Amino acid sequence: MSRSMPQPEYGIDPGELLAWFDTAERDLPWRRPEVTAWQILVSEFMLQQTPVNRVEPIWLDWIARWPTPSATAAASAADVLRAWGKLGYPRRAKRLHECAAVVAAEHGDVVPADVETLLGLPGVGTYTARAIACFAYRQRVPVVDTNVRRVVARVVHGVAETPARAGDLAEVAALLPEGLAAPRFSAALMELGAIVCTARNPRCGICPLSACRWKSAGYPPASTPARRVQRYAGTDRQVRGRLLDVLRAGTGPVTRAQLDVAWLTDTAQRDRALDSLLTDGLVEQTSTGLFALAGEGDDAGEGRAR
DNA sequence: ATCCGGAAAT
DNA sequence: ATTTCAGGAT
Repeated sequence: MSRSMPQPEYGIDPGELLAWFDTAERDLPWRRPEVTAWQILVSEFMLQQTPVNRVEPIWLDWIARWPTPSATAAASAADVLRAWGKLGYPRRAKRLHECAAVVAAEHGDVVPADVETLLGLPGVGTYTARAIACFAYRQRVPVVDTNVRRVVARVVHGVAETPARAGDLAEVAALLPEGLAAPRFSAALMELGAIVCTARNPRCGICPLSACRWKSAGYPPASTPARRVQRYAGTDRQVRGRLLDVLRAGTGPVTRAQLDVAWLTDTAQRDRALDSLLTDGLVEQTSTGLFALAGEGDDAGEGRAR
Protein backbone atom coordinates (compact mmCIF):
# COMPACT_ATOMS: atom_id res chain seq x y z
CA MET A 1 0.00 0.00 0.00
CA SER A 2 2.01 2.89 1.30
CA ARG A 3 5.38 2.88 -0.46
CA SER A 4 7.05 5.92 1.05
CA MET A 5 7.26 4.78 4.65
CA PRO A 6 7.34 1.29 6.08
CA GLN A 7 4.02 0.64 7.74
CA PRO A 8 4.48 0.06 11.47
CA GLU A 9 3.48 -3.40 12.49
CA TYR A 10 1.17 -2.61 15.39
CA GLY A 11 0.54 -6.20 16.09
CA ILE A 12 1.51 -7.42 19.52
CA ASP A 13 5.15 -8.43 19.71
CA PRO A 14 5.25 -11.83 21.42
CA GLY A 15 8.86 -11.29 22.42
CA GLU A 16 8.13 -8.08 24.31
CA LEU A 17 4.99 -9.44 25.90
CA LEU A 18 6.47 -12.77 26.99
CA ALA A 19 9.65 -11.21 28.33
CA TRP A 20 7.54 -8.91 30.48
CA PHE A 21 5.33 -11.80 31.62
CA ASP A 22 8.41 -13.72 32.75
CA THR A 23 9.08 -10.99 35.28
CA ALA A 24 5.58 -9.73 36.10
CA GLU A 25 3.44 -12.87 36.22
CA ARG A 26 1.39 -13.13 39.39
CA ASP A 27 1.80 -16.30 41.39
CA LEU A 28 -1.80 -17.50 41.18
CA PRO A 29 -2.50 -20.93 42.67
CA TRP A 30 -4.38 -22.26 39.62
CA ARG A 31 -1.28 -21.62 37.50
CA ARG A 32 0.84 -24.11 39.41
CA PRO A 33 1.97 -27.07 37.31
CA GLU A 34 0.27 -29.75 39.41
CA VAL A 35 -3.19 -28.23 38.99
CA THR A 36 -5.58 -30.44 37.01
CA ALA A 37 -7.85 -29.47 34.14
CA TRP A 38 -10.85 -29.76 36.43
CA GLN A 39 -9.28 -27.44 38.96
CA ILE A 40 -8.55 -24.93 36.22
CA LEU A 41 -12.18 -25.22 35.14
CA VAL A 42 -13.25 -24.44 38.71
CA SER A 43 -11.04 -21.34 38.73
CA GLU A 44 -12.54 -20.15 35.45
CA PHE A 45 -16.09 -20.49 36.77
CA MET A 46 -15.16 -18.54 39.88
CA LEU A 47 -13.33 -15.86 37.90
CA GLN A 48 -16.32 -15.02 35.72
CA GLN A 49 -17.04 -11.38 36.56
CA THR A 50 -15.13 -11.72 39.81
CA PRO A 51 -11.73 -10.27 40.78
CA VAL A 52 -8.79 -12.61 41.34
CA ASN A 53 -8.28 -11.56 44.96
CA ARG A 54 -11.73 -12.69 45.99
CA VAL A 55 -11.50 -16.00 44.17
CA GLU A 56 -8.17 -17.17 45.53
CA PRO A 57 -9.11 -18.22 49.11
CA ILE A 58 -12.37 -19.84 48.04
CA TRP A 59 -10.69 -21.77 45.22
CA LEU A 60 -8.02 -23.11 47.59
CA ASP A 61 -10.60 -24.41 50.07
CA TRP A 62 -12.76 -25.74 47.27
CA ILE A 63 -10.21 -27.89 45.48
CA ALA A 64 -8.86 -29.23 48.77
CA ARG A 65 -12.37 -30.39 49.63
CA TRP A 66 -13.53 -31.51 46.17
CA PRO A 67 -10.45 -32.14 43.99
CA THR A 68 -12.23 -34.03 41.19
CA PRO A 69 -15.46 -33.79 39.18
CA SER A 70 -16.87 -36.92 40.84
CA ALA A 71 -16.07 -35.60 44.31
CA THR A 72 -17.86 -32.37 43.45
CA ALA A 73 -20.83 -34.20 41.99
CA ALA A 74 -21.12 -36.34 45.12
CA ALA A 75 -21.55 -33.26 47.30
CA SER A 76 -25.01 -31.85 47.88
CA ALA A 77 -26.05 -28.71 46.06
CA ALA A 78 -26.51 -27.08 49.46
CA ASP A 79 -22.92 -27.80 50.48
CA VAL A 80 -21.72 -26.42 47.14
CA LEU A 81 -23.75 -23.24 47.61
CA ARG A 82 -22.38 -22.79 51.12
CA ALA A 83 -18.80 -23.29 49.94
CA TRP A 84 -19.44 -20.72 47.21
CA GLY A 85 -20.24 -18.30 50.00
CA LYS A 86 -20.55 -14.68 48.96
CA LEU A 87 -18.58 -14.97 45.75
CA GLY A 88 -21.63 -13.74 43.88
CA TYR A 89 -23.76 -14.98 41.00
CA PRO A 90 -24.61 -18.23 42.81
CA ARG A 91 -26.10 -19.70 39.64
CA ARG A 92 -22.46 -20.26 38.72
CA ALA A 93 -22.11 -22.59 41.70
CA LYS A 94 -25.14 -24.57 40.60
CA ARG A 95 -23.83 -24.78 37.04
CA LEU A 96 -20.45 -25.91 38.35
CA HIS A 97 -22.17 -28.66 40.34
CA GLU A 98 -24.11 -29.71 37.23
CA CYS A 99 -20.97 -29.53 35.14
CA ALA A 100 -19.20 -31.84 37.58
CA ALA A 101 -22.00 -34.38 37.28
CA VAL A 102 -21.82 -34.34 33.47
CA VAL A 103 -18.02 -34.69 33.40
CA ALA A 104 -18.13 -37.50 35.95
CA ALA A 105 -20.93 -39.42 34.28
CA GLU A 106 -20.32 -38.80 30.58
CA HIS A 107 -16.62 -38.06 30.25
CA GLY A 108 -15.00 -40.55 32.58
CA ASP A 109 -14.29 -37.93 35.25
CA VAL A 110 -11.95 -36.12 32.85
CA VAL A 111 -12.58 -32.62 31.52
CA PRO A 112 -12.98 -32.73 27.72
CA ALA A 113 -10.15 -31.13 25.76
CA ASP A 114 -11.88 -29.95 22.61
CA VAL A 115 -13.70 -26.64 22.46
CA GLU A 116 -16.88 -27.99 20.89
CA THR A 117 -17.42 -30.55 23.65
CA LEU A 118 -16.54 -28.02 26.33
CA LEU A 119 -19.15 -25.64 24.96
CA GLY A 120 -21.79 -28.26 25.68
CA LEU A 121 -21.06 -28.26 29.40
CA PRO A 122 -23.27 -26.28 31.80
CA GLY A 123 -21.85 -22.85 32.55
CA VAL A 124 -19.16 -23.08 29.87
CA GLY A 125 -19.42 -20.39 27.21
CA THR A 126 -17.22 -18.90 24.52
CA TYR A 127 -14.58 -17.63 26.88
CA THR A 128 -14.44 -20.46 29.40
CA ALA A 129 -14.33 -23.23 26.80
CA ARG A 130 -11.27 -21.72 25.14
CA ALA A 131 -9.64 -20.80 28.42
CA ILE A 132 -9.77 -24.47 29.45
CA ALA A 133 -8.54 -25.71 26.07
CA CYS A 134 -5.70 -23.20 26.19
CA PHE A 135 -4.60 -23.16 29.82
CA ALA A 136 -5.33 -26.76 30.76
CA TYR A 137 -4.55 -28.48 27.46
CA ARG A 138 -2.04 -26.09 25.91
CA GLN A 139 -3.98 -25.63 22.69
CA ARG A 140 -3.47 -22.73 20.33
CA VAL A 141 -6.97 -21.29 20.54
CA PRO A 142 -7.94 -17.63 20.97
CA VAL A 143 -8.96 -16.71 24.53
CA VAL A 144 -10.95 -13.49 24.55
CA ASP A 145 -12.09 -11.97 27.80
CA THR A 146 -12.68 -8.37 28.77
CA ASN A 147 -8.95 -7.84 29.37
CA VAL A 148 -7.90 -9.15 25.97
CA ARG A 149 -10.62 -7.16 24.24
CA ARG A 150 -9.42 -3.97 25.91
CA VAL A 151 -5.73 -4.53 25.14
CA VAL A 152 -6.46 -5.27 21.49
CA ALA A 153 -8.77 -2.26 21.22
CA ARG A 154 -5.98 -0.01 22.42
CA VAL A 155 -2.81 -1.51 21.00
CA VAL A 156 -4.18 -2.56 17.62
CA HIS A 157 -7.10 -0.22 17.00
CA GLY A 158 -6.07 2.86 18.96
CA VAL A 159 -9.34 3.24 20.83
CA ALA A 160 -9.95 3.07 24.57
CA GLU A 161 -12.48 0.25 24.34
CA THR A 162 -14.61 -1.65 21.87
CA PRO A 163 -17.80 -3.61 22.33
CA ALA A 164 -17.67 -7.38 21.89
CA ARG A 165 -17.87 -8.35 18.24
CA ALA A 166 -18.35 -11.56 16.32
CA GLY A 167 -14.92 -11.15 14.76
CA ASP A 168 -13.05 -10.92 18.04
CA LEU A 169 -12.04 -14.59 18.11
CA ALA A 170 -10.62 -14.54 14.59
CA GLU A 171 -8.78 -11.32 15.24
CA VAL A 172 -7.12 -12.61 18.40
CA ALA A 173 -6.36 -15.93 16.69
CA ALA A 174 -4.36 -13.97 14.12
CA LEU A 175 -2.32 -12.35 16.89
CA LEU A 176 -1.26 -15.65 18.47
CA PRO A 177 2.33 -16.75 17.91
CA GLU A 178 2.87 -20.04 16.14
CA GLY A 179 3.58 -23.19 18.05
CA LEU A 180 3.78 -23.89 21.74
CA ALA A 181 4.05 -20.27 22.86
CA ALA A 182 0.39 -19.46 22.21
CA PRO A 183 -1.02 -20.44 25.64
CA ARG A 184 1.55 -18.41 27.50
CA PHE A 185 0.99 -15.52 25.11
CA SER A 186 -2.72 -15.59 25.91
CA ALA A 187 -2.06 -15.70 29.63
CA ALA A 188 0.32 -12.77 29.25
CA LEU A 189 -2.21 -10.77 27.25
CA MET A 190 -4.80 -11.23 29.98
CA GLU A 191 -2.25 -10.37 32.63
CA LEU A 192 -1.30 -7.18 30.82
CA GLY A 193 -4.95 -6.15 30.73
CA ALA A 194 -5.35 -7.00 34.39
CA ILE A 195 -2.38 -5.17 35.87
CA VAL A 196 -1.06 -2.65 33.28
CA CYS A 197 -3.58 -1.90 30.52
CA THR A 198 -6.43 -1.54 33.01
CA ALA A 199 -9.81 -0.03 32.34
CA ARG A 200 -9.60 3.09 34.46
CA ASN A 201 -6.03 4.08 35.20
CA PRO A 202 -3.78 2.28 32.73
CA ARG A 203 -0.13 2.29 33.75
CA CYS A 204 1.18 3.07 30.30
CA GLY A 205 4.50 4.17 31.76
CA ILE A 206 5.42 0.59 32.56
CA CYS A 207 3.87 -1.04 29.49
CA PRO A 208 6.28 -3.45 27.81
CA LEU A 209 4.82 -2.95 24.34
CA SER A 210 6.80 -0.49 22.26
CA ALA A 211 4.11 -0.10 19.58
CA CYS A 212 0.61 0.96 20.60
CA ARG A 213 -1.85 2.76 18.36
CA TRP A 214 -3.66 4.19 21.38
CA LYS A 215 -0.44 5.75 22.58
CA SER A 216 0.37 7.04 19.08
CA ALA A 217 -3.10 8.59 18.89
CA GLY A 218 -2.60 10.44 22.18
CA TYR A 219 -4.73 8.16 24.37
CA PRO A 220 -8.15 9.27 23.09
CA PRO A 221 -10.92 8.57 25.62
CA ALA A 222 -13.85 6.29 24.88
CA SER A 223 -16.08 7.79 22.23
CA THR A 224 -19.22 5.95 23.23
CA PRO A 225 -20.86 7.58 26.28
CA ALA A 226 -20.29 4.78 28.80
CA ARG A 227 -23.01 2.20 28.59
CA ARG A 228 -25.55 2.23 31.35
CA VAL A 229 -24.16 0.49 34.38
CA GLN A 230 -26.02 -2.22 36.18
CA ARG A 231 -26.70 -0.95 39.64
CA TYR A 232 -27.06 -3.25 42.59
CA ALA A 233 -28.44 -1.55 45.70
CA GLY A 234 -32.16 -2.03 46.01
CA THR A 235 -32.46 -4.50 43.15
CA ASP A 236 -33.82 -8.01 43.01
CA ARG A 237 -30.22 -9.20 42.93
CA GLN A 238 -29.58 -7.73 46.34
CA VAL A 239 -32.77 -9.24 47.71
CA ARG A 240 -31.80 -12.66 46.36
CA GLY A 241 -28.47 -12.27 48.08
CA ARG A 242 -30.13 -11.48 51.40
CA LEU A 243 -32.42 -14.48 51.14
CA LEU A 244 -29.52 -16.79 50.35
CA ASP A 245 -27.61 -15.32 53.29
CA VAL A 246 -30.34 -16.57 55.61
CA LEU A 247 -30.35 -20.05 54.07
CA ARG A 248 -26.55 -20.38 54.02
CA ALA A 249 -26.31 -19.33 57.66
CA GLY A 250 -28.58 -22.11 58.87
CA THR A 251 -28.03 -25.83 58.74
CA GLY A 252 -31.44 -26.81 57.46
CA PRO A 253 -34.86 -25.67 56.28
CA VAL A 254 -36.28 -22.39 57.61
CA THR A 255 -39.77 -20.98 57.84
CA ARG A 256 -41.19 -18.39 55.53
CA ALA A 257 -41.17 -15.94 58.43
CA GLN A 258 -37.43 -16.44 58.90
CA LEU A 259 -36.91 -15.57 55.24
CA ASP A 260 -39.23 -12.60 55.32
CA VAL A 261 -37.13 -10.67 57.82
CA ALA A 262 -34.32 -10.59 55.26
CA TRP A 263 -36.15 -7.90 53.26
CA LEU A 264 -38.91 -5.90 54.86
CA THR A 265 -39.05 -2.80 52.69
CA ASP A 266 -40.84 -4.25 49.67
CA THR A 267 -42.75 -7.47 50.16
CA ALA A 268 -43.68 -7.82 46.49
CA GLN A 269 -40.04 -7.58 45.54
CA ARG A 270 -39.17 -10.11 48.22
CA ASP A 271 -41.72 -12.56 46.87
CA ARG A 272 -40.46 -12.05 43.35
CA ALA A 273 -36.87 -12.69 44.43
CA LEU A 274 -37.83 -15.86 46.26
CA ASP A 275 -39.76 -17.07 43.22
CA SER A 276 -36.74 -16.51 41.03
CA LEU A 277 -34.51 -18.45 43.42
CA LEU A 278 -36.97 -21.35 43.29
CA THR A 279 -37.07 -21.11 39.50
CA ASP A 280 -33.28 -21.12 39.32
CA GLY A 281 -33.19 -24.24 41.45
CA LEU A 282 -31.10 -22.56 44.12
CA VAL A 283 -33.85 -22.86 46.74
CA GLU A 284 -36.38 -25.62 47.30
CA GLN A 285 -39.57 -25.91 49.30
CA THR A 286 -39.95 -28.97 51.51
CA SER A 287 -43.07 -31.11 51.71
CA THR A 288 -43.89 -29.34 54.98
CA GLY A 289 -43.70 -25.89 53.41
CA LEU A 290 -40.28 -24.89 54.71
CA PHE A 291 -37.56 -23.36 52.53
CA ALA A 292 -34.04 -24.68 52.12
CA LEU A 293 -31.01 -24.51 49.89
CA ALA A 294 -31.35 -26.86 46.94
CA GLY A 295 -30.50 -30.40 47.96
CA GLU A 296 -30.54 -29.58 51.64
CA GLY A 297 -32.71 -32.54 52.46
CA ASP A 298 -30.87 -34.96 50.19
CA ASP A 299 -28.25 -37.21 51.64
CA ALA A 300 -25.92 -36.87 48.67
CA GLY A 301 -22.42 -36.13 49.82
CA GLU A 302 -23.22 -36.76 53.45
CA GLY A 303 -21.74 -40.22 53.39
CA ARG A 304 -24.90 -41.73 54.74
CA ALA A 305 -26.76 -44.69 53.39
CA ARG A 306 -30.24 -44.18 52.11
C1' DA B 1 -30.65 -6.63 25.33
C1' DT B 2 -31.34 -8.06 30.25
C1' DC B 3 -30.73 -10.43 34.07
C1' DC B 4 -27.72 -12.38 37.45
C1' DG B 5 -23.72 -10.75 43.40
C1' DG B 6 -20.83 -8.51 45.88
C1' DA B 7 -16.78 -6.10 47.22
C1' DA B 8 -12.98 -2.93 46.57
C1' DA B 9 -11.19 1.14 44.36
C1' DT B 10 -11.74 5.78 42.99
C1' DA C 1 -21.76 7.50 44.51
C1' DT C 2 -19.86 5.34 40.41
C1' DT C 3 -16.95 1.95 38.18
C1' DT C 4 -14.91 -2.30 37.63
C1' DC C 5 -14.31 -7.15 37.84
C1' DA C 6 -10.69 -14.16 33.65
C1' DG C 7 -19.06 -14.22 31.45
C1' DG C 8 -23.19 -17.20 30.64
C1' DA C 9 -28.01 -18.00 29.75
C1' DT C 10 -32.26 -16.39 28.10
